[in-house]
Amino acid sequence: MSTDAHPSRLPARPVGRVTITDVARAAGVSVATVSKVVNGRYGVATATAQRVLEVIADLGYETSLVASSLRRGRTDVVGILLAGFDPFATELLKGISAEAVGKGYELLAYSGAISDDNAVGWERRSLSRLGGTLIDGAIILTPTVSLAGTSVPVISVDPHTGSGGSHVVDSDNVEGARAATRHLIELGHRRIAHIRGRTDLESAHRREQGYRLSLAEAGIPFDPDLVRDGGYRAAWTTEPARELLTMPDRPTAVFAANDLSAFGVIEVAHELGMRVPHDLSVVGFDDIPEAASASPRLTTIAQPLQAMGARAVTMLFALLDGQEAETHVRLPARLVVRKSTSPPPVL
Amino acid sequence: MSTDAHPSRLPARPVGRVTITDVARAAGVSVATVSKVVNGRYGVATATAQRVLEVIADLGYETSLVASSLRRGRTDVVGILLAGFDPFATELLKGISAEAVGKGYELLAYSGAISDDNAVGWERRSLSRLGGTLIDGAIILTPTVSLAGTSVPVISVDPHTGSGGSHVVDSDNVEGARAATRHLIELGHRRIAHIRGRTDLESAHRREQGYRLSLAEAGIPFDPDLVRDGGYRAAWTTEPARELLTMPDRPTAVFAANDLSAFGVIEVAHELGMRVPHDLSVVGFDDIPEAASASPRLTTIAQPLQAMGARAVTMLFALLDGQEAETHVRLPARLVVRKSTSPPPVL
DNA sequence: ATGAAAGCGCTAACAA
DNA sequence: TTGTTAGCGCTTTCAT
Repeated sequence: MSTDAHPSRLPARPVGRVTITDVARAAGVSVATVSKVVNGRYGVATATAQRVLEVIADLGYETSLVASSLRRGRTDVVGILLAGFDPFATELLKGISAEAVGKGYELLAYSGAISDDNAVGWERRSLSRLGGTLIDGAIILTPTVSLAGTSVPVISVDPHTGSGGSHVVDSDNVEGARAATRHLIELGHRRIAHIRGRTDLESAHRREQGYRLSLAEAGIPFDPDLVRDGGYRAAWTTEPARELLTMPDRPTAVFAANDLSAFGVIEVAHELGMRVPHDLSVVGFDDIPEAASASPRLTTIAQPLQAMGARAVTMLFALLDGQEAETHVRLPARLVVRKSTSPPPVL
Repeated sequence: MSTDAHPSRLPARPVGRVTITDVARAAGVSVATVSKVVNGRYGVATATAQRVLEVIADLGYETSLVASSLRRGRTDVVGILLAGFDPFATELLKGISAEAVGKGYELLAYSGAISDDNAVGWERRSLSRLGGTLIDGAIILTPTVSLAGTSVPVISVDPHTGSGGSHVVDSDNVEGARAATRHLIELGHRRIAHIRGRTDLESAHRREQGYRLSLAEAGIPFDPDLVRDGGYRAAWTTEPARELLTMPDRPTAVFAANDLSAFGVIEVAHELGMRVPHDLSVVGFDDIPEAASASPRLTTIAQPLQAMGARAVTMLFALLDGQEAETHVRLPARLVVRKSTSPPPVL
């Protein structure tokens, strides 16, 4: 009801959400008036505003993001669309979050239900479901399809399609892969295998390209038999790694397209009784936090994930602000030498 | 795209979100029919459904989460409410995400705009803004206020208030802190300082309690001068750490209430020309991924963050499913000895 | 200064 | 089998 006997205590609020109607009723005004007070519009008597504010505090009312976003254009919320909260995504999130703090936007990281039938195109779906209503703009992590003609500004981080019409942040995959392979070559390896990433991703191609480039530079002939698909996942790497490590004249080193598949390779190597790096050198890519604590600690290529996230928000905010933003930002990737690489065994 | 001067994009552009009305018009049916098709309701002629489906595919229509959630009760989306995407939160997210996959729910991690005036009570605000409309239930990370009487099921992870009426997942902070302090004592330290966590958080009290307990067990008198507030943040730790390390008869070891403040302590120690662990031993708490790669690698208490996240979702799904769920799940924390602790220097 | 009413995109009764 | 209608909670004209 409108009067509570114990104003200092939490009042008996209506069951469920407190709506603007509840507030209006309790304050004895119309919902329009409450809305004006909440949004600081002019045309409300000070006394009325005062009373409404009290009721709001009393009832613990907060305007519903959903309802207001449906009515308003803006929400001051930016979405980060991702396929799941994996180490790659969470590192990016850290950078995004740190950069976004205090800029007046709220962050909403959204992971649609991933199942087999929406495994591809999740980003379009998520964007359609949220864009234009819930979020003012979006940062999409590793989109696999083109994002042309979206209803809100979009920044793609490490996208499959080159630029795909949207603004892009990525790191220099070719150079990174080249550095990784060169490191192995400089250690003395000649038979260097490569576990590919998801072949539908641009980054996977670029990493393979860097691998080949480095081989060519060292005059090592490319052997297609030493290249397998690992899909950027530890589990999918198991089989190809086993094939690679049990073949005659097996490779002495593996450049895996990302850290997760590098872990997969190391696991298989251990299963087969090999020691890393003594019997097999392994280089990853990404430098997720787990890479530093793995056993052995993983030599890998560090993508500046947090910096990439930070750049992405900066660009998005600029866009939302009606300003220009760079179309493509490419940050350098660098080799981090740890304990999973060493000179090849003397066979 | 030439008129950026006008921020108002009110006019209905032909290019923008595709709504159910667009689909209905294009298919020559009513919006109700489209809705039925989209939601697989009975009572639509096969031919009509076919045509509508085609138009939907053509236009790339997806139902708006916002609009449908406003109308429907359920959204099949669970919210993870957090103050920011810090290492603690992202580890939990990994566990949550891994456990939630394939369960038919979508995940929405929400970080409200953090500013000074809403620094406290953000969780209530976020919950009010999203609950009852956008999300079916919520997992709240480190809530600092009581969450009684919410409109949706809530699981609190590592909350300030004991149980606060809601379901809780946390780790054994007392035992963890006790193990940390005991480790230092066993190494031979006697003057062991403690950097407190945020004193408004339950976990901070429990960690101090474990510290005192361990001291008492070893017969070491408690010295209030050796306890300072660090607020769980590296920056806030700088001053108290400096005081501690420059005092006469300085401590030879510090048990910091979390890894972030342990880093703060180490930084100050380095500034003062001390080597860790040679001149000063430091133990943290949490075992965020950064702890393993820090220099020196940090001895700390590992909270099973991912497992905690996984348990939280499991409990929430049970609740949403109308089942019972444990009221309080407490997971064990364990000591991880790395390189930031050693016997005290011989003074 | 205030409130009535329209409508954002959608779903669910109910009619036709 | 279809369309009409009435809201979900909110903001925003436009009257009063």
